[in-house]
Amino acid sequence: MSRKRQVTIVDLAEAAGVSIATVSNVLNRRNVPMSSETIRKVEQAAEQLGYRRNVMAASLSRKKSYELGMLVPSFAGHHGRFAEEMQRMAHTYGYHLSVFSAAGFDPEIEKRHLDVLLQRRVDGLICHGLAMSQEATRQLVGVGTPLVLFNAWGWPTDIAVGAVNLDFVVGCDEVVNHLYEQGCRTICYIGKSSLYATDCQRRIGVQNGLNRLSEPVASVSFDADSFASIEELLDQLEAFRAESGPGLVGVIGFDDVLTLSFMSAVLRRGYRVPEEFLIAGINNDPVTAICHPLLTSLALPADLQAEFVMLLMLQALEDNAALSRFPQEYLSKAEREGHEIQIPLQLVPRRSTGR
Amino acid sequence: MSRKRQVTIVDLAEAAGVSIATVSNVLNRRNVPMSSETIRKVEQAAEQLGYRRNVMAASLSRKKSYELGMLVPSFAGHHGRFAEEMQRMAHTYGYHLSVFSAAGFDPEIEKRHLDVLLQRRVDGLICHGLAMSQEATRQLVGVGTPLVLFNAWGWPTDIAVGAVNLDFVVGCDEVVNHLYEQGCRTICYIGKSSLYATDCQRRIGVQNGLNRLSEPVASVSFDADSFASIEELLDQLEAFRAESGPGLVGVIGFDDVLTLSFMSAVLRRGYRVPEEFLIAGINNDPVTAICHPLLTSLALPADLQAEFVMLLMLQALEDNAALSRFPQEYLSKAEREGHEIQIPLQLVPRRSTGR
DNA sequence: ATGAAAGCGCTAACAA
DNA sequence: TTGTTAGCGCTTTCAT
Repeated sequence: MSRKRQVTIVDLAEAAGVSIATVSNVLNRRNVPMSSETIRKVEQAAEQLGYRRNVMAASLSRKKSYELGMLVPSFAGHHGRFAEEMQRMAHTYGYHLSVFSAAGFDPEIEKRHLDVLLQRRVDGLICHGLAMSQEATRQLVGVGTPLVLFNAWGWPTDIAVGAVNLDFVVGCDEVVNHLYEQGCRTICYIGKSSLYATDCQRRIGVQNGLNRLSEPVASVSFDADSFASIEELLDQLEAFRAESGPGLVGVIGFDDVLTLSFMSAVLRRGYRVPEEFLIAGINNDPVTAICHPLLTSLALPADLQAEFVMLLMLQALEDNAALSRFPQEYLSKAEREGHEIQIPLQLVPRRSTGR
Repeated sequence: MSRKRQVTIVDLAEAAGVSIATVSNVLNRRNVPMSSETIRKVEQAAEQLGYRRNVMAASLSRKKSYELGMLVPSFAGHHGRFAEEMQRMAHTYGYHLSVFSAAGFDPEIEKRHLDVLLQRRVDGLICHGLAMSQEATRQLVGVGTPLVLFNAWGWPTDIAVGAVNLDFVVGCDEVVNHLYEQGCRTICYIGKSSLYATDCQRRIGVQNGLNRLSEPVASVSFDADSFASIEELLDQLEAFRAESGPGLVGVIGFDDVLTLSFMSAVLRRGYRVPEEFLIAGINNDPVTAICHPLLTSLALPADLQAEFVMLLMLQALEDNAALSRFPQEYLSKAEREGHEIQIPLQLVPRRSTGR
């Protein structure tokens, strides 16, 4: 708060020669009748004195803050983009969104941020699948502040009003199919066990994809976290390939960064991409566009996801005014899918998996 | 704000059989004498009823919010890391930091966020070198909320209490020197005119470095933004090289991503790195560690920068309690450098510029 | 069409 | 050691 005394509605009332109630009415454009003369006087006073509403006082009185709080595991990569999208979305529907990074998946920091947000009496909370124990979360959020989750799989529905999840299952399924269609008869998934929940989704998708293939293929999966270097992982893949016979090898990596480092290793070892190895990542990170060959990837539509998170939140907030501005198609999709909404991913084929 | 009525200190007072003033005293651990019995009763009541302080009410009454606001051009890359560091720093010194992305350098969004933050009566503002006009900024911030800038060069001192800038000038100077020592006799800088202010700093640094070399070298600079593709830029560089004679070519790119795409182009054209081209980026982005060859880069110490931003802020806030916890060395550096503090960058030599 | 007044939940003198 | 009370700046009901 600034040292200098701030201008209040009392000052405006004085300057305009009206009561504070009138000032409040004018400033909030409430639908009570008032003379245009009064409106002019008040607005002029506000302009001249440089009035700026104190939202703390307003929220306190109104018992609604029009502020939302959000927790992401980090500002890097997709989460950062998603957070930006959410801020834009929130603004569009009359809210303001404060974002906090839980610095990795640290439950301590997570708890602290949640606590502070609740102390600030945010109207709603938006969280990634939390690192905290469910018990702690339930207790923390139990007061009645609506919680919308994103990328949270298998969370009890009593704790959150809903979840909006990227559909890695269908996405990875499609990637497998794409690799198959490009001729791969050996398919490999490189996962990351340290990011368990999201890694699981990918694995399921890959498995589904493999099951649905018209002709069976050889398949393996590795956990990048259990190798000291990407080279060692490649050794293993080479060994597997030696057994399973020749033919094109298709590889799906946990995310674009991991995949890129794998692709570098492959190229360094003299293989050609996509003539021998076909490689696809996930995230559609900017790096996919600057590497060589350009990397096929799965795009995560942050804007769509943000849209549905906002939708669920407004429903929980019973903000019908805002809700009425949502396109009908979104409302029906939400209606159809219930408390867990799937956001379809988009395959972006590039040079690394052929043409 | 949640539907259900929240627990207030009135409830606690009732439950513990004391006055609200006493409750307030206990909860804020003020240094007024009180019986341990009272303390116990109040704390127990708070625990049982699940009390959570309403910081809006507290801030309103106290006329200080212990909240800081921050504006970054984006959550991606260095700014995201810096924002995380700032959130940690703020917490360490008893504040809470809300970060907003101005989505590129959009002055409109920037103004909106600033406005909201001021309406929230944040105690202080932390901003990147702003996109808004100085006039608009002056008017907006003129109310008395301290503003600390980061990566802002040449801003009038009446508007902000200070600036904490990454020292690209000295950093690029060092990179030039490094390339020279590794044997380069042709040196090229690839800039990005769309990010004018920070591009300028780099150019100055490169020039300084060139001037200080014991033996003159051939040098050029390009603006990546004025080429349709990185290939075309490389054409130009090849042409320049043809004129200036043979020898090792050293290249400094605006940031790691741009530099990486350049390096890919160079390799694709059959040159060897670092045997013919020595290449260095800026940012020490994670990609530097997964590309091939590993990319030399300039690390930007986000933690150090955050430390000094916080220092300047606490000074402006006259928060001597917090200030007293700062290490002496930081205080003296701040004292020495005045209202504009330079954060030294760190050269991280990797394979792309030799061994 | 405008105003008086009672809160919102908490802090900080000051009194007891 | 504890309690009373007057705000903080704004919203909102109810009179006028």
